[in-house]
Amino acid sequence: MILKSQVEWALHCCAILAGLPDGRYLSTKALAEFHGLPKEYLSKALQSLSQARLVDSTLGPSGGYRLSRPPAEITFLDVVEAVEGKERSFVCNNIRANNPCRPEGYCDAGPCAIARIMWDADEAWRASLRAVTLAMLVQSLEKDVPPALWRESFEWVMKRVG
Amino acid sequence: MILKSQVEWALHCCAILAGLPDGRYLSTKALAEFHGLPKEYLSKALQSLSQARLVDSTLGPSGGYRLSRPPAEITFLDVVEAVEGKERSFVCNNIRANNPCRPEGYCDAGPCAIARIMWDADEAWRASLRAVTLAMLVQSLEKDVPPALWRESFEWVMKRVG
DNA sequence: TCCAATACGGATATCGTTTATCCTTATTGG
DNA sequence: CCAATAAGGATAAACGATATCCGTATTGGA
Ligand code: SF4
Ligand code: SF4
Repeated sequence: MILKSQVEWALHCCAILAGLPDGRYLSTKALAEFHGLPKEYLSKALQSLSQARLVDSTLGPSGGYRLSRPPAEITFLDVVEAVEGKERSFVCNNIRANNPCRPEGYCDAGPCAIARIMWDADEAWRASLRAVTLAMLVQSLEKDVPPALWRESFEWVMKRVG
Repeated sequence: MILKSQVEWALHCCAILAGLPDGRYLSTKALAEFHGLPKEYLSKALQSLSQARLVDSTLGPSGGYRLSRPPAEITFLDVVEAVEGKERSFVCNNIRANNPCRPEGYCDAGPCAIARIMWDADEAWRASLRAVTLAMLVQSLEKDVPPALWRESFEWVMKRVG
């Protein structure tokens, strides 16, 4: 049970987009180059963010992506679910329906204890991700990253914004 | 990011084993038949439980599996990790190492904020699973399952224990 | 007006994991 | 000694993740 690498890519891209000046766009090409990722495939992750309405996009030269809301209003869960899907990690295959002792039509009775417990854990995971916003991420990153690198990265990006 | 169906299988099997009289064994064949699962493949899941020391096994006719500890001392997390592995769901591919602005050797500086946040969520998931024991599962199931089916299933199993 | 750069989406190929089956070996109760 | 079992290796099918390619529509700038 491993998250796709697109999750990491999307989070990194959102961190960059969260640092952009208001209203500016950054292209897939710049994001791919900055992270050393295959442009065409990263594009799929960004399209997922776009379909989830987390980012706006424009076409044409100087086109690209920007966050559709303030970073404080986008959570990790929003991003993760955009690329990974909203399905729960535990899927119930209803194997109790194969119980040789069961009466006919018994298994219509809703999810059992096993499913409920697994889904509770899934919800705990989601709650944890829901509690962190992109604004908080940028704050943390700014503390981690050496000031010189932080500044140079910002300038690198600013040379390429639309 | 979907858990393997072996997780569900293993949990169901543990629920059965938790209801066995002290010291009795139940075979893969019986467990597979009860749940309508392919015997050979279910066997792999049970072997995982065995390697994780959650169950004991014996060979020969009337051989099979039993819990190696009281149900109150085996958690959902034990079972899930036995078949799914202990690796965290978010793997960091260190893409910040590709940052064109980074100084040489920068990325040795440990996990960044993104990884920490994702790993915190993973730990919240594990903590939730760690809080539920097989004893609690059996209690819940006994409430859910109609008494007649519960009794018949128990008798079905008892006809096959070693 | 035209061109180049871009987002978007469909088609396809590659790769690894999950799922599943088969077979051999060692062990053990009857 | 025999039959039933756990254990584990080898292998294949099915599926999803990864990755690339191309065609279309849109748009800013020359
Ligand atoms: S509902 Fe519960 S008992 Fe039924 S198949 Fe799903 S996990 Fe198993
Ligand atoms: S440590 Fe953080 S910044 Fe570096 S690659 Fe992993 S997730 Fe990305």
